[in-house]
Amino acid sequence: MKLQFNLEKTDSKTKARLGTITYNGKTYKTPMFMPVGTNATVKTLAPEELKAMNSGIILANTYHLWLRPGEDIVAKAGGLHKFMNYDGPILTDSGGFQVFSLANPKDITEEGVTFKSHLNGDKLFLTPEKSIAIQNKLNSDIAMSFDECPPATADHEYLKQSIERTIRWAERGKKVHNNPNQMLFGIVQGGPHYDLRKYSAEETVKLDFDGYSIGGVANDHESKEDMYKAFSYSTEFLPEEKLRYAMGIGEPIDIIEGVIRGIDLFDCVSPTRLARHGHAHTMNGNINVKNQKYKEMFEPIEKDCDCYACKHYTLAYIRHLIVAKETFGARLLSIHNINFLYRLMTEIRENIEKGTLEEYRDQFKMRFYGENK
RNA sequence: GCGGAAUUGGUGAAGUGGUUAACACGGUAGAUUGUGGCUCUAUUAUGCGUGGGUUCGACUCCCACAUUUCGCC
Repeated sequence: MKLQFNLEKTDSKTKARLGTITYNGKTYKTPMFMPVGTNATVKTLAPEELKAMNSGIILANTYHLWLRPGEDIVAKAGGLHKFMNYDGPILTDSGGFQVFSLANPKDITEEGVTFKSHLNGDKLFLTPEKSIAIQNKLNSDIAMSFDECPPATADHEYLKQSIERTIRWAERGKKVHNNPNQMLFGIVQGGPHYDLRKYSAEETVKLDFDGYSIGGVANDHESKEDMYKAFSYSTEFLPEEKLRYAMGIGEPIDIIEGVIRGIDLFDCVSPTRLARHGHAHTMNGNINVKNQKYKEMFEPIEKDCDCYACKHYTLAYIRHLIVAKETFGARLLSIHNINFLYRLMTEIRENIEKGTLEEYRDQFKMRFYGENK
């Protein structure tokens, strides 16, 4: 049962799109935010808790699952869905990002990448073929091509060579991909450069993937301006009828700006990582729940939020849990933050429907970041 | 009662005459964008038990007192 995407509407004023994903008898709406569950679990949350928030696609990571427990064990379990008890769609990252955060540039060759395991220092070698083979076995619904993920600030010449190699790797991966139920996405790179994004997108599209990712964003202190350029310069050359996915993007304003530039999918560790560090998203900006001023705040994080944490618990209690390093605190904040992004996506979709997305963006910016930001 | 030792921040403590009192934990704030539940950054004692004294200068030396602690009767 391969996931299906249908483009339903394109905004007349912006490049924003409304669409639906059909999967396993259910329909999900795009633009969509996808929480990250690196080790086949969205940290601290049960699948039931995600589903209670009407979750859609969630992520898992090829690199992590390859090292532990190993793709064969997941396959023996009956694939990722059965292994982790999630019957919604699952996307796997190729491991490209992790590998490059652990490898030196000199360890990157045409054949693949040599790097050290973050678990025990073992010398490892990953290739496009290996990444796809692992993802085939994991049996996720959307697999990513194995790409090089250079920083956006890398120089033009390096980026050009890197893109050419990533395209060759995409082709190699596609050649060995053999899971008929699994989509395979190509990845567009090129930093903030128009010519490179155009080249990367056009060459990747020629290989005809099921969808396209925009990579190399939000990874190296790049400016927001450069990030948004990367969005625009990439989507301009991508086919209308296929999904577009901005990898690693999750700051609320970046999601809105991404949608405006024609992106359908976003994933980010931020809601759960921020939660573990005691931060909560609110429509009026992020708050640090650990702050002393919440010590006696016997009110929910957000009064009009319908999440489990806000319906049953107070800031004072959640603050206590976070300060005492109790995992229930991280869990409540994770629920709230993920639900916040789901609420954000709902509002975004409503405003695309109404044709008021840019006004919404301006209002949101004012409310979330304040006038000075 | 006699004798010895000790007393530095919220905590554990370093410092034995010379500018702004080390370090760690904790606290307070901040960072975190295809997740190493990791981590990083800033900040946190106008003062060294109390009161005198010596000295150009004292947490550091001297005296008294207080408190704690150990030993002896």
